[in-house]
Amino acid sequence: MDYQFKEIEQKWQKHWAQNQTFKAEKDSAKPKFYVLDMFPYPSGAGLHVGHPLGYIASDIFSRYKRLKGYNVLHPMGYDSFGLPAEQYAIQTGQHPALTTETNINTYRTQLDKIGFSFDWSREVRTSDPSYYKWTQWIFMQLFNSWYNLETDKAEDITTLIEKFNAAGSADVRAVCDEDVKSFLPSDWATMTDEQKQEELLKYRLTYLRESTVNWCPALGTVLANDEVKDGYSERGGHPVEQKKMMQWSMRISAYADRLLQGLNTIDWPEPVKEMQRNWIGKSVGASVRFKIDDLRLTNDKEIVNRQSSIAYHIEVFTTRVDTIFGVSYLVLAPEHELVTALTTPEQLDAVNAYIAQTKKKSELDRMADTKTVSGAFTGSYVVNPVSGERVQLWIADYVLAGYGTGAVMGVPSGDQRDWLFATHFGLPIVQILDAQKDIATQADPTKEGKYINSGFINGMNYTEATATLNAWLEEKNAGKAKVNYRMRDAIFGRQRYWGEPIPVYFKDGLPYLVKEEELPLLLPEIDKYLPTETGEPPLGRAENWSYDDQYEYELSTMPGWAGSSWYWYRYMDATNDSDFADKDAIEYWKDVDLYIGGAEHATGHLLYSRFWNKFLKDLGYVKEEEPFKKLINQGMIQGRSNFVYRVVDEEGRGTNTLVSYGLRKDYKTSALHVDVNIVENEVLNVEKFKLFRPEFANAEFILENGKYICGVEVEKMSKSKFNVVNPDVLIENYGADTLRMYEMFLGPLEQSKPWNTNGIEGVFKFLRKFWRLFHNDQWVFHVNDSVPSKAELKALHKIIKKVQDDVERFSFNTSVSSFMIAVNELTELKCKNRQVLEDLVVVLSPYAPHICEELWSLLGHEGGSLSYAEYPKFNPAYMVEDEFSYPISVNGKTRLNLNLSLALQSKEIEETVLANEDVQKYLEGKAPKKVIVVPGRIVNIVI
RNA sequence: GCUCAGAUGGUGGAACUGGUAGACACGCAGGACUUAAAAUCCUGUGACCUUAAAAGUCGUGCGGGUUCGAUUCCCGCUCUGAGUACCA
Repeated sequence: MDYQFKEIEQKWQKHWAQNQTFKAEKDSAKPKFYVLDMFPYPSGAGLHVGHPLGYIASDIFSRYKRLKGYNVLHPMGYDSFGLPAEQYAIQTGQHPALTTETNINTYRTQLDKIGFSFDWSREVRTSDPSYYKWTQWIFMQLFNSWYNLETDKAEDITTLIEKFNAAGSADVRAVCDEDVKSFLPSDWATMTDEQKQEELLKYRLTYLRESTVNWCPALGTVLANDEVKDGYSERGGHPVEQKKMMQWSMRISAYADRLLQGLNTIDWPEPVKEMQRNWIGKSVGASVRFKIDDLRLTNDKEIVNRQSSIAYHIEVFTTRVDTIFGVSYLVLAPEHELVTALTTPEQLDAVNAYIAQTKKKSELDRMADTKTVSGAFTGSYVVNPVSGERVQLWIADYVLAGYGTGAVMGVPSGDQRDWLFATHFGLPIVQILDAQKDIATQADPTKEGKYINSGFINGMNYTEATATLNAWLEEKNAGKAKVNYRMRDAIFGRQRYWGEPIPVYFKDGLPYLVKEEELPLLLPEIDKYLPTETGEPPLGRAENWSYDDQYEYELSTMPGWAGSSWYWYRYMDATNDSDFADKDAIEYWKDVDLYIGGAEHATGHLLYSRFWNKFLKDLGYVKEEEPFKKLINQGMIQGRSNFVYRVVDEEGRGTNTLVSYGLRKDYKTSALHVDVNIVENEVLNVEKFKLFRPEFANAEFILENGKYICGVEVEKMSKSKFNVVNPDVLIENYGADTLRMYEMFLGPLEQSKPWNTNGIEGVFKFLRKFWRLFHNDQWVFHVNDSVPSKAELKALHKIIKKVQDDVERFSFNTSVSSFMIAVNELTELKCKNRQVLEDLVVVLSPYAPHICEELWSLLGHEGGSLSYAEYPKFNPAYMVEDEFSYPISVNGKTRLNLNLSLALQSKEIEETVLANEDVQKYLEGKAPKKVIVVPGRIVNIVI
């Protein structure tokens, strides 16, 4: 029988499903291995060929590890809360749960056809109440926790209350809001419950606070920083503006340093680690307080009221405290709260005009326009704490209200931006290091040399000066060494319907958790999915949406990343009803050994997951500090569009003539997208094209060499560009095994590349050759029990070693090539040997599981599945050759090859080579200066 | 601007610690089998020069360097892609 891939694949997919072949159990006898894919959002469009790339790689790895004797956990599920289903619901009124269900079924059908070895008994869906019950539960744990800097971990809020009872706020060192109160134990005791709750909220790891958020009016919701790209929403590309709102936030900043340090312990691609480092944005420096001079000019009452304990000062953050003697001005962000109070009457008009101008500029313009120097003098002065010098206080939009303290010191000699500002506004430029050069023309940020014009640090170097200043400032209560992070707390609420309800209700304006036994707090049914007329989130439409029939529930839902920040633990024990996962299961599976997914999640999902993991570890629920030991980013598969060229007339109207790619220069043409599925090797199938675009049914085709050649361009894969390649179609034509191997053959897993179906025939041909290897001329299955020849064993063991090495370093494309070589060699040798072919089947099975299972069963292994076989051992004995053909180079140029015994030592090789007649000819009678012999590699003679 | 990744035939790509560059596949050209098609098989295929054949020269983005020997290591540059951006 010829290679009947359809029957074979259906047969074995059914077999695996019925026998639950890939169901993983806790099994302490075997070492565990956890292979995880980033689970998909089930979109309506279904899978295209780019989606399964990572899944195929992880599946090959999983099957390989099973053969190697590991107990492999390889699950799959769906990140099924999300915006598209809700948008669809708004348009059509269809409940997102229905859309999601339909899409999941499509995904499942498509995934099943590829023959993955997923353990579907552990499937999770983030929108399923039995799942989001535990997402809500984790939210509650976060609400009930605070971050204790003494122990450097999260603790239950009760330990904080104990501290308040015992000693008040005095010796509490916590990551908390800036406006926490100082109080004595006696004060705490006399507070009302409401006052206590209000105060505790400032410490909780998830908290409610008024903050500036990214508001997207088109989507009617707030977005996290990582969901905004260049001032537009990542999903949909709608403009985003800044807005103050009461919002749920997660105190991820508490974990900033641990998230940074943890990166050094995990095997992740360097670019992803780098992105996370930049996102966290740690800068080590100092905060310094500049006293406001001459308060008569200001409305000092206002200052006192707003900044009770630090009035009369402006605090700046700097990474170069050593340059402080070079400060010639101070700048506030235009939004800084002290600006109004510190503006003198004379400067009021200028400052107001500047603020108005800043407001008019959109966030985008402000980011794009980095060249123009602008600012306004407030009329006030501040005093440099180290020199006592009086310097001007300005406002400028290059200072961001959201970073540091919203105020910076200007050191023109050391910072180019400050230099430009000072030059533009005629402020002094003071040299502070003797090594600074050319400061009349530009700033010199060097840290070399000794300080000059710098008071008590004159003559010191950078390290000494920094230490001295930090100590001095601290002693004088004018500042201190400080570490600043760019990363902000993560906004946690979304004004959407299709997400996890936040398990909170409000009493007297303060949030309280529902009881744990009341989880899950089910998403209520509503009639429409739009915000209410009064601008409340969709949940405002729900009837009786209140706790105890009197306290209103929170109306926003959780963001998309909530459900995906812990899902790998749910797979460990997916159906548990009393815990998010059983303690023993977590103890056994521990963490993810290999995680495969796209790099686009670098600062979103992958950071939030690490955060929640560390939090769960602090509370003792999980074992490992980091969730994903090794990460591989599969490359993006781009679309590859084909074009036909329509001749246009003088007025630019399209004619009924299409010209082939190579001849289009002779005409005036316009390019039209053409469905890539009717183009093969850039040759258009004209008949199919006429069906695809009936308006060209009678068109004239100008051909070259009898063919219509299409143009090519790389674009995003999308329906409108007719460049979507559906895996189902390829499976229909070539089978899943061919698709799997071709996706791997296309190139290195981690490299982005356009999809191109052109080479798939080669892989299909290979599988047919492989199939034929087991058959005679009449297509009858035929193997024999002869003694394998040395050549056969060599071909086999070469591929055993190669595939093993390749899989371990995730180089799947090179092993596909090696399989082709091995099969060609064995075909040439007319190998029908059972022993050799059996091992070959096992080695190939992770890549092409269906055909291998079929052959395995034809080889007489009834009932069992290949998955429980052992990976064949590589035996170097078969690889050893008696002779090696040494390339002989003279002065680096290869001249000839000589067969020499591998047993020879370097010295003997040298003697034999030099004695050779042909070699002598190339030496032209000269004596060799030097002979380099690398045994088993090369001989190079230098003359 | 900064950070990271990359650049190899007509195409996708290979070359693992510096050791015969272009494996493997696609495409193309020619041939065998066939009434024909499909399928299969064989031969050739980096460029240049030359030939009956052989041999030779150049060649891994560009310019240098280290080395007996560099796609691989070092320095400088160009281009492409990704991320990030007045971050003090």
